[in-house]
Amino acid sequence: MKQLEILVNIFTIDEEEVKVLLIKKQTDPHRGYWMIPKTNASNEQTVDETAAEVLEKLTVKDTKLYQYQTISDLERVPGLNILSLSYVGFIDVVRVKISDDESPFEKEWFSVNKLPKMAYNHQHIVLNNLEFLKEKLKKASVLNLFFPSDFSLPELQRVYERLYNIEIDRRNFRKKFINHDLIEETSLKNEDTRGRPSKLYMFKENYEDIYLF
Amino acid sequence: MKQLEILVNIFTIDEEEVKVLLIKKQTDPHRGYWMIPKTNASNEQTVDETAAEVLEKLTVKDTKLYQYQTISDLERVPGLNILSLSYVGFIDVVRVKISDDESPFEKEWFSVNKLPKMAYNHQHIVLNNLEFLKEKLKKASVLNLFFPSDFSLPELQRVYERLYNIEIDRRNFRKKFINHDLIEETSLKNEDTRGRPSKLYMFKENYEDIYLF
DNA sequence: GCAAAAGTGTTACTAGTACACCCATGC
DNA sequence: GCATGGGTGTACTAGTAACACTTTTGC
Repeated sequence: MKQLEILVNIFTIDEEEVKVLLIKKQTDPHRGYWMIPKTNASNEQTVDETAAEVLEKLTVKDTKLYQYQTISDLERVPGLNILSLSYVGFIDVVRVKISDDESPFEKEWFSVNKLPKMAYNHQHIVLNNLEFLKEKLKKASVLNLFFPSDFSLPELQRVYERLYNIEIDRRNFRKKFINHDLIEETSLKNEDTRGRPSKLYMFKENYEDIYLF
Repeated sequence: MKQLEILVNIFTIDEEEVKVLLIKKQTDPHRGYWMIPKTNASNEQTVDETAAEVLEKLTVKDTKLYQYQTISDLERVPGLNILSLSYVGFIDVVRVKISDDESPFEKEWFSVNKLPKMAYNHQHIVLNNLEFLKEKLKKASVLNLFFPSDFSLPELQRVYERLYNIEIDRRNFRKKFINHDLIEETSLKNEDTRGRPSKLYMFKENYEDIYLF
């Protein structure tokens, strides 16, 4: 019977870079190396519940985080065949900043372009999951899950610009959302930044799903 | 520790309908009900290998079949938490017809609109996997995996028309493939049908991937 | 020669791209 | 009042959608 481990692989955009949340491994083998937060699946819970538990321990709060799944077959030790199930999430940097740091792990956000020495084949899994996320985020309905409300359009634009490493015209970016009738204004504004405050939006209840990119 | 089972869920288009390959359960519980071909994951193989083995036993030969994965957490028996990993495939009806029937299972293709009484929650999984497949098949690169070469455009058109239940203009359908430089003619023709034989095509080596629908 | 299915081109419309100036806020 | 970032409209281009007739084969 295979051993199944649940990985919770969270990405964000910060300081113009795509970053991933990792924790430092405290036990041998690979002590001191970094890894994707994980736990073994138990028979007492569904895998969704197990993933939620890992997420909770990370104390990345107020997330509105959605999970997706990818699976990879490790053959880390011959004869002991471990299967890992990744939950892939994305969290807005604004919400990252306010998350407290009471977690029992030594955790840190790393740029995906400058990953530290990682345990097992976790580096490979991180890059794989990032591609998976990039693909998913092309759909408006998936973006909706990660950003249900109170987001600004410049904020979303930065997400896409860094994720796909492209430059987008601000006016055309807005038009995509407004012409397709995806979003509506809230009465709120984002006052936290320099310059003119950005309007905050929310996704409409019903819209025809499109590929944004 | 969770028990993991590998499901091989193959779809086709036949007689203007989307069909799924099922086998009849020979043992209790649910004896006589239909189910998705499956086996338990073993520690000796990767899950890919296990899925390939199930596929082989189905004797759906010469497939050019590609696999994708979805996962679902069953709670079939309280305390015994079974996880199932689906490999989702699509096979062209032309190739279905020529597959021999030496398999040890009682197997049959069912229209997804008229599914038989199914074991466990397999009906739910089938419909779920179908949605997954429909989403995947919107990408040219995925279609490419299922139809690498020697396909006709009317054949592909029928796949999309039945899968998404839409009508497509033949000229516009062709243009999409030809304008985007996705395919090239082979010297072959499909002579098996009534009417004018259709030209057979193959995907090019390199093309820019697009969403076809 | 006729029934069945495949191949082909042009026009109208719709969606996407390129582009520059003004506006609201903090200091 | 100036630096910073956000909001807005128009002209052009490219892609998509609508549409009918001719060609090849089997019987």
